Amino acid sequence: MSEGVEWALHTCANLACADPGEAVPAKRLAAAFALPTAYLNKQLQALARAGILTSTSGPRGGFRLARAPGAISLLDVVVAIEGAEEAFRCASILRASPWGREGVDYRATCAVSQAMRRAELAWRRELAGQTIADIAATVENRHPGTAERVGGWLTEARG
Amino acid sequence: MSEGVEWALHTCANLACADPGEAVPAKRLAAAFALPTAYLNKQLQALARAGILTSTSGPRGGFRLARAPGAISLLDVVVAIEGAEEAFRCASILRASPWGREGVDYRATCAVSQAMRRAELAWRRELAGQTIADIAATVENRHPGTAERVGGWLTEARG
DNA sequence: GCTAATGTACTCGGATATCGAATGTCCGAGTCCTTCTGG
DNA sequence: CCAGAAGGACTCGGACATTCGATATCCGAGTACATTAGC
Repeated sequence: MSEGVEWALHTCANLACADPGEAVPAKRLAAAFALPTAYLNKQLQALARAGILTSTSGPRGGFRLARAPGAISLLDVVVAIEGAEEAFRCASILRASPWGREGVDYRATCAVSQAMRRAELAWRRELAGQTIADIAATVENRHPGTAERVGGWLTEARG
Repeated sequence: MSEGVEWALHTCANLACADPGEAVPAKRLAAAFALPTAYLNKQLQALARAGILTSTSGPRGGFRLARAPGAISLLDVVVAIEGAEEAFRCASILRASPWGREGVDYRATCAVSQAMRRAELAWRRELAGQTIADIAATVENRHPGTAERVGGWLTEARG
């Protein structure tokens, strides 16, 4: 799995702590984890295209969450970065077998494909059940005051 | 996910239909799905290293299942090909943050890492619950006689 | 003093290199069968 | 006719190219603010 997924999840969690009225530049978001700014920017663009973030150009511009943290599931973020197609993609190799038929959609009927799809659905269901708000709540519960501190750090040192 | 996983799963399912006393060469296994022989051989070697298959050199040599199909889970096959490390690997980027501590194992405590790990465990649990025998049984149930036919095809045209 | 236009700095956005891993291919090591020769 | 040895063919096993996507970087487009000139 792409490393950008981890960056995106942590960055979204950070943005959940920031003031919704203030946009945070990619430069600042990258500095939070000592990440390369330009590449993180690329991931943020993907999140923006997916409708998870909104972007603003110019001075006092940057990124902010497009909707409430509780309405952003981990699956949303993963799909935005990794793409919608499932990890195991059936190539229908059964069709090339001597006992394979032509007019059959092996992607749907092949037993192997079905088993893998079932596993992947379990994975997606687990991810869809967790939101950015849940992550933030867990952290806040373990280390009270973190959200306040992070939110302040993200918007400090602003012209 | 690597395409070799699909090849490995289908090939194991085929071997489950073959006579356990007869080894099937990689060439024949590849011909079953019109796959490149040399590359499939590479995957079969990985399965042999993982203890899923046993290999025999020389004439009348080839591969066969190392244990009963019911004792080979889909997870075993996937791990043999893809490797044991999980798809989402926490890089502990929290350590680089201004509020990060040095002596903390973020791979275990980070909320993001935990959430992703939980999803991946669900995926693995689903894969571990299905065996090659289950796949073979499903196919045989839908298309009776397939196992017999496949098994015969694999060992026919043998000196 | 107020307004409007202009310049400037800051930010996103996409186009452009670089690197590693998956993909694909090849030849050598080992083994078993067959065959031939000698008794 | 039988036994043993040598040859050959078949198969796995790992070493060697190639292609594709993830990684990393840079420069241009657009915007808001500050400044300045004019009324």
